[in-house]
Amino acid sequence: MDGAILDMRLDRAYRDVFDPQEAEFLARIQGDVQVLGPRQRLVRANVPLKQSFYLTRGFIGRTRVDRAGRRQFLALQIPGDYVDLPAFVLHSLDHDLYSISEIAVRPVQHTDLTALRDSEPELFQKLWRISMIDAAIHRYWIYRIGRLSGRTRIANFFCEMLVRLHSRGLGGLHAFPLPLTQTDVAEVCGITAVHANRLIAELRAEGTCAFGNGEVAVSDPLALFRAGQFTWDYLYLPAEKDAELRAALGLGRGRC
Amino acid sequence: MDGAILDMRLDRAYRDVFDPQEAEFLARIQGDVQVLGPRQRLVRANVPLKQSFYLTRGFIGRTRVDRAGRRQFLALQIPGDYVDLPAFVLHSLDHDLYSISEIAVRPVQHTDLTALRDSEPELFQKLWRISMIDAAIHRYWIYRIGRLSGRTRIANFFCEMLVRLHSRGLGGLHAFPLPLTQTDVAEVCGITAVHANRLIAELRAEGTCAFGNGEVAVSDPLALFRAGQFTWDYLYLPAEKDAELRAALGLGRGRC
DNA sequence: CGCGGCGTTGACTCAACTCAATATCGGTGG
DNA sequence: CCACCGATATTGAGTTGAGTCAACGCCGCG
Repeated sequence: MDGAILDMRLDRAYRDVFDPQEAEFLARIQGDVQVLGPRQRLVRANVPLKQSFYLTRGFIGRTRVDRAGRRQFLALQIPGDYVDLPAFVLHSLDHDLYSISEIAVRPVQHTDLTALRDSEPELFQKLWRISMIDAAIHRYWIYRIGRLSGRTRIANFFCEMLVRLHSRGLGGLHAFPLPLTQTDVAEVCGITAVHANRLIAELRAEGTCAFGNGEVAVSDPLALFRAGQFTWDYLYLPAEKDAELRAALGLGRGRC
Repeated sequence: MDGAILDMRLDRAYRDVFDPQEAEFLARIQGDVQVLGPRQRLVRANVPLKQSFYLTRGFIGRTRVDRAGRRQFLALQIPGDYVDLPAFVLHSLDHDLYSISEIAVRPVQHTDLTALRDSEPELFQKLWRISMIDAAIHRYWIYRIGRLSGRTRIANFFCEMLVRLHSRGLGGLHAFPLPLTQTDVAEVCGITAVHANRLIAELRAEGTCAFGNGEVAVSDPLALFRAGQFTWDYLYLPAEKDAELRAALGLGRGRC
């Protein structure tokens, strides 16, 4: 059953990026689905890798730990992400990958990617592009943590998840899944868990959004975007997705 | 004269990444050197781009500005960096590029990169790799800003610059060029300029490092690394460069 | 000479951290 | 069925790192 759902997702997620033939090509080099429980290490730093993954279900986090053992999330991957394309060109990673919820992944052998490089250069370049969008998200996280206040950071992060999930058809504008703990959110936003708890309570009290039970509820998405000072230019959504989102939010041509 | 120096740098910087033939290939598609004064915008966000740049001299910063006009540096590019490979696959950028010091760049037409994709797939993949090392640096910046204290952040940032410049032969272990103002450092580290000033003064007072006049002086590099809780695993130095650095620092096989 | 950019310092405020206790809840074993 | 546990969420009180506002010094440059 899993397989069927997941392939649908593949199609939907990238319909605008890959043409059907390319999607077929990619699906063919993906191995069988592997399921992993929550909070498991998927990839360990500094270990040579021979495969990358396509994430079909669940969330994966990239993390780095400081000397005192405090953890920072470096990125969050959602279903439909090609996790770990970096590993293909870098050979090993400098950080760990952990499942957050239960996940399902499909491995992609690096040798197959190399073959694809030579036979389908254009498709190969599209994979590069995907990895560069991840890099753009990294840069935005730097901005978020470096310049926004705690409250704004959290709201902003929720906005990113809303848009990314929505653009894959994995969440609505008024509610979307986010299987993280408050501690995880804190480690994404670079604040302490206690402080995150208070800020999340604030956001809930003022009706901006409610986070709990692995889900975010948003009564007024636009208000959330305002609270988070959010714009999604850095996500490089395909034009149609962008227009669709703007329309759904009741936005015109102007900036958010 | 510029030309001669710059080509030498090209050779030195990537001797271990590109073989002579590849370096020749890359040099051939680079256009003539263009010089730009300090504090100029090189690339503006959201404008379609037809070329990327190879940076031969000076520093370039990627920046994003918040609603209140406060700026955050997202990345810093040093001589020998291929700036803006992201632009090749993303077509336009979500942030601005500014020269910091006076810079010299050599443009690379995207059409030439596309041609290279089809004729030299292996070399093409190496360019991808370079862009993924930049992404690894992004991730480390997230960690730095998210988890380290102000003081540690600044020391850590100096460490990164030391290692990156040293590995290109552009700086020593006890002194290296860093043509930034204190305000720039603050905007890299996600703190205010006033606070950065105090922390830099602290680091100077305790003899960890002295920053001024576009240069960082370091009496004891290892002490600086300790103060910054720095490791350079994320820079993916070629094995020889890594060994060379460890030897110069008097480190054995173990971790920093 | 005066201006502007940069660095420095002081005094005050506040956001965020720390430490600690308590609450909630699903699961588990007796 | 209930006691207990671990993980997560919540709250309080006190501390501190970092921000804010403002003034001043330095210096290169027109």
